[in-house]
Amino acid sequence: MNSIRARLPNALAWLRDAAPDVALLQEIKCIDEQFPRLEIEDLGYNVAVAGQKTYNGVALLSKRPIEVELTALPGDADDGQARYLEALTGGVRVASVYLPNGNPAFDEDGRDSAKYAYKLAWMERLYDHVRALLATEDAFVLGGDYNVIPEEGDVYDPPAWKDDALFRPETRAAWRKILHLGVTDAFRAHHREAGRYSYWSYRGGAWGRDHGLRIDHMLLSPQAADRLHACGIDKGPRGAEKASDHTPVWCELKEAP
DNA sequence: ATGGTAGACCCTCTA
Repeated sequence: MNSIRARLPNALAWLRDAAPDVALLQEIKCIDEQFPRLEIEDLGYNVAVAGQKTYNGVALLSKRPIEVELTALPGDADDGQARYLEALTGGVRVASVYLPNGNPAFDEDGRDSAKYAYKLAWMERLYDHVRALLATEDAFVLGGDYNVIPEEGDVYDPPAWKDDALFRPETRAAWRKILHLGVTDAFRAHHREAGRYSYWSYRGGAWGRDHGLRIDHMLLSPQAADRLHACGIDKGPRGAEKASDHTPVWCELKEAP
C-alpha cells in the first residue's frame, strides 16, 4: 500500500473493480485504530489488522468470516515489527506477508548489515513456519511483499542489482530453500516469461521505463496449488494517480473437491 | 554505497 490512509481511494477503487474474495495488504503504515475499517467494510469485507505506527503493518480482508490465527511470525518474541498476519477464511489458511527489505545489505566494513541479518533471520523463521504449516496438510496461501527477486528474469537490470538485499545470492538461496519445502510460487506455476513485474520504484521514472521488479509473491501449499486455476499481475493500479509503488498480484483457486 | 521520490512525522527514517 505504502500507507493505506494515503492510498484509500486507490484501494477502494481496486477492491470494487477486482472484487477479490480475499485481499492481503502490506505496508499500511498505521496502527489498528487508524485503519479505514468502515470504508472497507462498506464494500462487504471483514477486516483483520496487525498494525504499527509509521512503518510496516499488514491487513487481511475477506468477504467471508475471518478467524485470526497469528498476528506475528513465530520464532522471535522480541521482534516488534508488524509483518505477518495469518487467518482462516473461506476454508483456506491465508497470510499477509511483509518480508523485511534488508537494504542497505552491507555496512562500512563490507559485512552484512544489521538490517540484512534481520532479513535473513526472518526468512529462516518463515522457513520453519512454512514447514510446520505443511505438516497440517491445509490448503494455504501466503501472499505479500517478499522483497525477494527470485531470478534474473524478475529484474530489469540484474547486474545492477547483484549486491542489493532483494537480489543477493544469499536472499535467493533462502527463497529457494523455502520453495524446496514443497510450496509453489503461484505466478511461476502459470507464467515462464521474463519481465513481469509487480513493483516499480518512484525514483528515476522507473514506471515509465518499465524498470521493475517481481517481488510480490504467493506461496501455495500442495493442497492449494492443486486448486490453482489462474494467477496474474494487475498492472492497472500502478498507472493511476497517487499510485502505490507496488501493483496487485492475484490468484484464483477452484472450489475444494 | 549513492541517488532518485514518496510517506510519516517532527526532521530523519524507511523503502
